[in-house]
Amino acid sequence: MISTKGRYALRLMIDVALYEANGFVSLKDSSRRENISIKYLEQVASLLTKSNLLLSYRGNNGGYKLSRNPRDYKVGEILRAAEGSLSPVACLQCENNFCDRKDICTTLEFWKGFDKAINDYVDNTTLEDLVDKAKKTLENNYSI
Amino acid sequence: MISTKGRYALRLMIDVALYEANGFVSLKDSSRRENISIKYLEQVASLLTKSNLLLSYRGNNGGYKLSRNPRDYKVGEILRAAEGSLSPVACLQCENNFCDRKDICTTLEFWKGFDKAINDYVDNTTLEDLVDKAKKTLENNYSI
DNA sequence: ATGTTATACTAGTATTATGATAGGAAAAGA
DNA sequence: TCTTTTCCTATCATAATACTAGTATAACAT
Repeated sequence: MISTKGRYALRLMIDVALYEANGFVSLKDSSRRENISIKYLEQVASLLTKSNLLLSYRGNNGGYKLSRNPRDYKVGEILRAAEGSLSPVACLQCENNFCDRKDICTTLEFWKGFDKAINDYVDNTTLEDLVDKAKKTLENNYSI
Repeated sequence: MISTKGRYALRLMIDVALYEANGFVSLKDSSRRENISIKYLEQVASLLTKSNLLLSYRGNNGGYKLSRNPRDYKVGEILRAAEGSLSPVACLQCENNFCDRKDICTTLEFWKGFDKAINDYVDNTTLEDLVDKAKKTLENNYSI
C-alpha cells in the first residue's frame, strides 16, 4: 500500500528537519545517512518540492530545507504528495470515480469509511512528532 | 491497496449470504449477478474456502454457502483471506520483519499504529452490516 | 454406466506498477 | 571556467495484477 516512495519521502523530511539548522541539506548527505540511492531520492525530493513541502536551492551549498515548521506538517500530506493518493480502492480516486456500479454498490459506504479511517490516522501525526522520536533514537545510539 | 481479489471476495460473500436460503449458491449464478468472470471468481472462492469462510459442495446443485452466521464474520477476516495481509508497509508483514533498520527506524511505531488503525476499522464492520445494506439497495431498485 | 453440472487445481499471459539506474541540462557559487 | 547541486527525462528488470484456459475430480440424474 505504501511504497518506497512514501516511506523514503517521510525519512527524507525527517532527515532535512534534523540537519537543516546548518543550511540547505543536500541529497548527497541525506542519501548517505539514510542509505538510499541518491538518484532515486532525487525523484522523491522532486515530488515534495512540487507540492511545496520542501524548498530547494541549486548549486554549491544548495540542497533542501523545510518550507514550514515541522509541527505544521501532517504526515498524511507528505505521504499523499509522494504516493498520489492513499485511497484503499481505485473507485475512490477522484478522477476514476465514474464506476458504473456507483449507484448499486453496497460496499461503497464501507470503502469511504475505510478511506476516512486511513486519512484520519495519517493526519493525526505531525512531522514534529517523528522528528522528536528521531532525536531520541539518535541520542540513545550515541550513548552506547 | 485493496485489489480486485479483496473487493470481489467481499461481493461474493454478500451475494452468497443473500441467496443461500435456496441452497448452495453456484459461481455461475454469482458471476452473472455480480458481473465478474466466473474463472476469476473461482480463484477468489478458493481462497475463501481454504480459510474456512465458505463451505463448498461439488456436483449438480453444488456451490457455496457461508460457514457461519453473517454477523460472525468481520469484514477484515474476508479481506485478509483474499489479500493475504492488510499491512500498509512491507516491514510489518510477519515473515519480512527482519528489516535491518528495525532498531534505529524512527517511523516503525508510526507504521505499527497505521496497521492497527486499518485492521481496527475493517474488523469493526460485520458481513451482516453489509448484507443488510445490500437488502435495502435491492428493495429500492425493485421499487423504481 | 454415462452425461451433466459444479468445484479444484495448475498453467499461461498481457498489462501495469515498482524500484530503481543513467545521462545530461540548468542554476549558483568559488 | 570549474565544481556542486538540483532538475528533467528516458530506460529497464522484476514483480504484481487481473485475467483466461484447460483439465481433473466430485456428485447427482438419467
